[in-house]
Amino acid sequence: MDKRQQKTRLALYKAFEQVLKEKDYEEISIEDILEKSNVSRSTFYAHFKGKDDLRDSILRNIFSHVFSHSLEQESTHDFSHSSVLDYEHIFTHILYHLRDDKGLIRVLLGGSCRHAIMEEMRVGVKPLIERCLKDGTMAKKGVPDELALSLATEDFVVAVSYWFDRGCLESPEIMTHYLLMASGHRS
Amino acid sequence: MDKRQQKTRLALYKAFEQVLKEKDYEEISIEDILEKSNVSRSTFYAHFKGKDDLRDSILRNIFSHVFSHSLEQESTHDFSHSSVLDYEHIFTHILYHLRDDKGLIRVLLGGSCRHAIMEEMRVGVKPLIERCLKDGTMAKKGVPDELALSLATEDFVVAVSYWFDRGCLESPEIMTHYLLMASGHRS
DNA sequence: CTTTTTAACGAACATCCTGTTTTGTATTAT
DNA sequence: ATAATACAAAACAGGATGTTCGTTAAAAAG
Repeated sequence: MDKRQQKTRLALYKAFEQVLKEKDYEEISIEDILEKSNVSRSTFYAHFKGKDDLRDSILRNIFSHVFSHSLEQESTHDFSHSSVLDYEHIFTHILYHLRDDKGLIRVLLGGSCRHAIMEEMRVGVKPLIERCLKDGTMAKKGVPDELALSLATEDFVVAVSYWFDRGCLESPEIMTHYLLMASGHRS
Repeated sequence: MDKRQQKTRLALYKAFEQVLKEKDYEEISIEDILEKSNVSRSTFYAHFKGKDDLRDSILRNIFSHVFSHSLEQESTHDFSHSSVLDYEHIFTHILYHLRDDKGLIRVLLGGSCRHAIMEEMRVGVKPLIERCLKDGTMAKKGVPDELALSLATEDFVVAVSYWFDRGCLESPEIMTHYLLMASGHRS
């Protein structure tokens, strides 16, 4: 890929993140981003469709790291022998990664990007939750499978949200424990 | 209150709901609402701060009926003898009310008002959930109280969302059953 | 019933933001 | 070295927002 493109993309990412610490997402104009990034208007629209597109690109960037890594762990394992411990490690691992991005994620969760970032988390974690439900690591008994999946996925998102809202005080291990408890793990 | 004010408020409500069935919330301009309602621009801003304000006003209107009624039931009961059945009836009752508003709620849940309406539901149902957790009708064991409250509240919202997404096929009674199952009810 | 208060109209207005286009320049890949 | 392409700068049309003001109509107060 052209070096110039990489440069402007990075400049836009960094500028966006920087402005996000000053204003809420809704109040940010494209002008603000152009100023901080020294990218021209026309160039911006050559890269992104608009503000939301830039936001989504950044979100995908964050979570592709986090969740793709967890999927690697999955695929290098033989899941016919999957145990609760495997999932404990995977979830804990994800939480460590999330905590590393603390600054940005926290800002996003606090402002009007909240819904967008939560949705991205849902999409990322859903496949993993689905496995947990299928092999019994998690269980929502007495409800339809699809509802159980939505509920357990939301448990994860709510737990992470709770965690960040109070500054990631608890350890990832504890949060994983909470999560498995909430989602009907029978130990 | 002045009859003229009531008239314009109602006209704006109805126009907004009507336009909402044609366009997604984000795409609606204030112009659209003014046209359908035959209300002048200046009058609109005399009543509401903007589009979001109008939306929130309508949402509060919907849910104040639904949840205030459930609270009446609460207060006319002596809750020192509260039983699971009480809550079952209250939740079922709420779901019946929600289903009656089907058209509008469904539209709102489908478009970009989704987050706003879900938030309004959270606020409305939280006090009730809190009671359920305190007296043992619901239980999320092994997690901090505040997290348990968030989780159980979200269970309700997710369940309702699931319900409406597929056209309210299940009966309110069944949905209440699912809800109590998901939130750790021990029968 | 009359007077006074108040709400609504409608038109104009400044302002801001968006997304597109064009031309010239500089950098990159071949 | 040459051709391709990414960028900057500036201008542009279009649309939406929120405010203001003079006028008219309706409701409340007496």
